[in-house]
Amino acid sequence: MAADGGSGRGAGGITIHDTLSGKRSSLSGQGTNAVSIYLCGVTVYDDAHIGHARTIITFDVLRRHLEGRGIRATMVQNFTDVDDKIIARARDEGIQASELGERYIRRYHEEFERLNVLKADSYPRATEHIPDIIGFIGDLIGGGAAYVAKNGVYFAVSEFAQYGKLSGKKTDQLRSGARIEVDEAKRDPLDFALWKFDSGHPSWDSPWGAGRPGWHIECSAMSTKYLGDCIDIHGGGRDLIFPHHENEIAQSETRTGSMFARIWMHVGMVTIGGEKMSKSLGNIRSVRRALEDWGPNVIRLFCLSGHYSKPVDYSDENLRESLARWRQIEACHYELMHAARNTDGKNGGGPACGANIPGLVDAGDRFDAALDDDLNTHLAVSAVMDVVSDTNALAADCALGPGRAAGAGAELSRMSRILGLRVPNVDPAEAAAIDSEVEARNGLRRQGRYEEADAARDRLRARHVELFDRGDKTVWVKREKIGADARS
RNA sequence: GGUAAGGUGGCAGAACGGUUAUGCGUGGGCCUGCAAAGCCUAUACAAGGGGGUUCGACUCCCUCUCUUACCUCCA
Repeated sequence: MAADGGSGRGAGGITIHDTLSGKRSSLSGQGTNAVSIYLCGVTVYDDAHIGHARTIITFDVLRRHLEGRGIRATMVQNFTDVDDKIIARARDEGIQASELGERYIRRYHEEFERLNVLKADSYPRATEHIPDIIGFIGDLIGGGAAYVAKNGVYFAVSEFAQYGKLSGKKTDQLRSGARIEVDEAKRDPLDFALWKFDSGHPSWDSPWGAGRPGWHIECSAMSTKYLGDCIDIHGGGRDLIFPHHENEIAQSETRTGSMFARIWMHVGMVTIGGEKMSKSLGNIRSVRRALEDWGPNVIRLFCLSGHYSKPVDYSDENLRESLARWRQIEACHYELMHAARNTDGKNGGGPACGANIPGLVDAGDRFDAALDDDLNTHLAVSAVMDVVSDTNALAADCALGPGRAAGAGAELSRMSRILGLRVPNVDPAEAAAIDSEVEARNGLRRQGRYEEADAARDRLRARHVELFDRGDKTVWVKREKIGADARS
């Protein structure tokens, strides 16, 4: 069946770049209102870093946008909890591999909840799907595409004629490269392990001998179990294209004889000074640390600042730009809040109609269109900033009344929800306390007691409350605490 | 060496065969009791080099060059 006739961009059509075909592929062109997504998650032997966060936040926004368009997205994200590095690290710490995995899974959930990432529908773990994995391997052996050797069960790459189609590599080129460690028992240096024989811990019985699964097989087995033989979108970082995703295709398509994923979506690397963040370079920035330094909203804006497929540099300058944006969005949120309760109608009231903010409807449309167009988050953020700066400008002119505020507020919160941005709540008691201090200060100002009024302003500022004086009225903003702000 | 993705103003970054976003930074001005926020304005008509197609290219084609990633575990 031909994917599309080339139009592919009708009203409401969402397109995503597919690594395999090298082209945009239409999602809603398939006439579907439900989409399945499988995202390769993390190996749980250490804390998650910003690179993981970028991939996961990208898919989080994709999912929120699909749902905003009325498309139900089912998302499955795995945890790789059996692996050589996990075993080595657990041995170093003198604990069980399962205990180590448990710890980092718990920490993962804490951190990504703070990043306001929606929960996946399920988080399958390799160790909880050993029977599925064994069944999958059994099918491959039965079909003649896998064989038992001295050290394990291997997939025979020669049995899958299309091997290399995702990464654009040719098998003979890969063989001539021959950097792969030579296992004499393998028929072909390209063959990869489905099952590794090992009687140590952890290990499971299998028809071929005790051991543990190889890395690639878990994703094939688990995605098939939860999402079926063919998933709509399979994603991960660009560094997974080869060999991980290439091998998944080989396993899955050999088993079923049909297409494994309609769209392969890959997220670019996060770099430090232009180099990939990686263990070996020792330039890892953990999510935990980034949350302390910048908080969830700035991290999200940073991760969404460029196109997802391109690299993005984790530099102070880039983070500061995201921070500046966040401060404007935050201020806008409070302007709208104050305007909404300002019911005397003096400040430019009017009906609750979005058109009252110049360009508001247009900005909403541009926001949606940008995300439809291969998830162009940069342009989507620009549309948000247009609404924010228009709103803030009207507020500064005392022209933002309750009607306009309601229109802009609804649109801004819709867009914020899709991007996963969230102004921290201020509890009503604190808000009331701030109101009365602000009122007291304005009393002092009216009497010309400016030194006392400035002292009151300083006291509020120490609690991260900033004031904007508008004639006889004052708007206050409770600033999110950003660690990096403290160190100039 | 092979494969892939890229080279746009001080920085970040889009779109588009003709009209060059937007944000940040920086300078100047306005507003303010002073600030903050906001506004105006300047920096800015920028596209790695060279060919080609075209009436016209940042945008399409070729070539060279440079960068990054992958080819071993990696989001």
